[in-house]
Amino acid sequence: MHKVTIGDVAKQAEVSIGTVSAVLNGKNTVKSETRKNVLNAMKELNYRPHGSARNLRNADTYSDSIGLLIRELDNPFYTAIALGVIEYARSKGYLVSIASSEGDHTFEEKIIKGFSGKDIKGAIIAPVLEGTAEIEHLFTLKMINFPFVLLENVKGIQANVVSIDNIKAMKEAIKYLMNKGHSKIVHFAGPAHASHTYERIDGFRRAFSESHFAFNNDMIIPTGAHLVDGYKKSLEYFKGRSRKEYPTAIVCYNDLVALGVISALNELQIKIQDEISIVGNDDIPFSRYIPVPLTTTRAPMLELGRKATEILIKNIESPGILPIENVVLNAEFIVRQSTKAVQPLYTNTMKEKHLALS
Amino acid sequence: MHKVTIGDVAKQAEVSIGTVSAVLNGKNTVKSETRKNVLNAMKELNYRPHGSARNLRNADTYSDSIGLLIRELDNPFYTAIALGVIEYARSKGYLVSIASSEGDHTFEEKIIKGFSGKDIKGAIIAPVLEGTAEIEHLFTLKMINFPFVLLENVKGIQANVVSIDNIKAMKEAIKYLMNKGHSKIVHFAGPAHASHTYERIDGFRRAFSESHFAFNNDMIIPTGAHLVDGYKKSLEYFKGRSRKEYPTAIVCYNDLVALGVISALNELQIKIQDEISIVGNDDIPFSRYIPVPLTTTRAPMLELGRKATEILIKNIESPGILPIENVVLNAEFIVRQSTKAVQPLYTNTMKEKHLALS
DNA sequence: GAAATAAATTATAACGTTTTAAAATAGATT
DNA sequence: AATCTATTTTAAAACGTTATAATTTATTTC
Repeated sequence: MHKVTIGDVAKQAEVSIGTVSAVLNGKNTVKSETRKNVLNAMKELNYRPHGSARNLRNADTYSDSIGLLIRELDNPFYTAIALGVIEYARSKGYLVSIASSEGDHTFEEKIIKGFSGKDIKGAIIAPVLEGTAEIEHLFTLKMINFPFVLLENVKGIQANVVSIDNIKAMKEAIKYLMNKGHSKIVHFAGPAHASHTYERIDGFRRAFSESHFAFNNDMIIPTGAHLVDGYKKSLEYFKGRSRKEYPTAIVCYNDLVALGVISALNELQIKIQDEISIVGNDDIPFSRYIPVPLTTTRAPMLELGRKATEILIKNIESPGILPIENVVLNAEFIVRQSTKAVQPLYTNTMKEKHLALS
Repeated sequence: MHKVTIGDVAKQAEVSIGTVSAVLNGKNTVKSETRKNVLNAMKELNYRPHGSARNLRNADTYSDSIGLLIRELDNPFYTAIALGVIEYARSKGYLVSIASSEGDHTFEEKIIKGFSGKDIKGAIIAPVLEGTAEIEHLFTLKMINFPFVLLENVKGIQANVVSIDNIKAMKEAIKYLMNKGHSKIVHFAGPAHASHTYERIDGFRRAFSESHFAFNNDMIIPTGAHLVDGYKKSLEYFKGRSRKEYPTAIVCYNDLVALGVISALNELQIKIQDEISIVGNDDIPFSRYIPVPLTTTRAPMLELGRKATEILIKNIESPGILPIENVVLNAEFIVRQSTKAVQPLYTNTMKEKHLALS
């Protein structure tokens, strides 16, 4: 059962290949009767033109496309980046083709290989980190001079990277909490396959090592990247603890997890803000619209998408190979209502004094 | 400045085209010294293989892909559908290439045209409705027997459609509210470019015409599809009204809008449930995790994505043209805490009696 | 150091399409 | 009915690649 080609249609309709092609391309040089015959033949044979063959012949018929490979489709962090990519790409006349690896390394590899076969001019990639990162497919891209930009650093490969300074952002968040009197802080950490996870843990540690509080491994609680992860982990975490053992603040991997934690705390009747402060990361759109708006770290996601696209398109359109760029964007700490200073039990009077003075 | 081809590389490296191709494909038949020369030549010329040409030559090297065209990337409704598509496609060995029209008809057209040039085997499309729908591009797809499945009905075209019975779902929601004593119900309606908008309005109307309450155009309040839309429209809506004029229930276009409404009501200190009942549509993951979990209509989004993909792949793999399918999935009404029966002022005693009887 | 074998390279056909210039057909004009 | 013009159709080249079979070059074996 071989693929039906334009030649088969021509034979069936008893015309030449050229005529079929003319019909296919809506040329007005073909007699309406022949057109009808050709159209019929196409239907009968269920003929589907070979996209690559067309594309090979007339290169500049379609808009150019770039690829965007993200890790999770149902994470507003990535869709916001995608929006930035689409916006900028569009302004330069490019379409965007999005794929999601859903955290699966093998799948990621297939997708990246696929880019080459699809007339995609370059790609923006949020890579999945797999143990001792097998990054062979990225090397393949380099060999064929396929332009790409990574959304996080990958050890062992020299490439364009646009990323967020997660360490700094996390440090700032923790220090803010410490200044508000928090010391019993825990971190509901992200998934193993993302570099953000390690960077945020790192920031957490560093904030402690630069303070007079001691860091301790129990403060890091592996959780995940999704709402349910935060929700489930919270139920589990608080089940085994008495109120005295509660942390005064939970800093979450991202806003999604924070939202899940908040939901669980509501259920457990633990008061956000008064009993426990919650901090997120990313500042997804939801976070400011919940009843106790979330204190979080705003990752400039649109900007990240735009910048990555800018670099990518510059590389696509350059005749020569450009020097590698490494752009680090800063997050902004946004204080909303989910955090509050710790009330030291013994200082009701002190506090009043303090207020009187200020 | 012509495109550099494998021939240019061959010339530069002083070898034959075949050798360059061998290097490109990682064949082990080439001496390591020649390989090095070829690699150098590729770098110097910034040679990038022509994807379509490769693809034309060896058709089955890469995984097949299907396209998914959605309307809004930052809407969990669509990303949930996408997840269903990805899951099913993957199980059949297909990759998914997602694009978003962001509600722009011209953009949509470009994307669809792009599918043909990208060796994409078929597509699932949530079309943008534009006035008197110019659906020429869909006809073009039909001409070339390009398999596709629509996610909503489009007037004037015969095609595979997998959709949700929005009218029925909406009717059920309104009737539920009426049974709970609500009659002052308003609908915060969706954007002009989506058929869901009209279907849901229709369901709203029908529920009224089948009841003893009178429908009235003021009940339909054009709002949008996003969180901010619901938020802003609520502020505006309630600003001009006294408490007596408040509706007893707001039924929203989707959960996103409902979440925005809830946020605004919180701000305005209007009590969800006690003062005003809120109903969403879609049941996105967030909706059950908010402090007053949302009563909504659960659209089977994963199922929708899976089913559409199943039909699509069947069509892609069929040698002949298959009969058109039209699948309508039912939504499920989910009662959570954002709705409550209206307490008739004059019936405190009646109610007690009633309770006593039951 | 010639013959036999192994390794590396090359020339060429093919993939399915569009475009061009040339050929065939139809229609008009005398 | 022959010529001229306008309309349709066609044959063949090209797009950039890979695979195959044939050729050249290098290495081994006696």
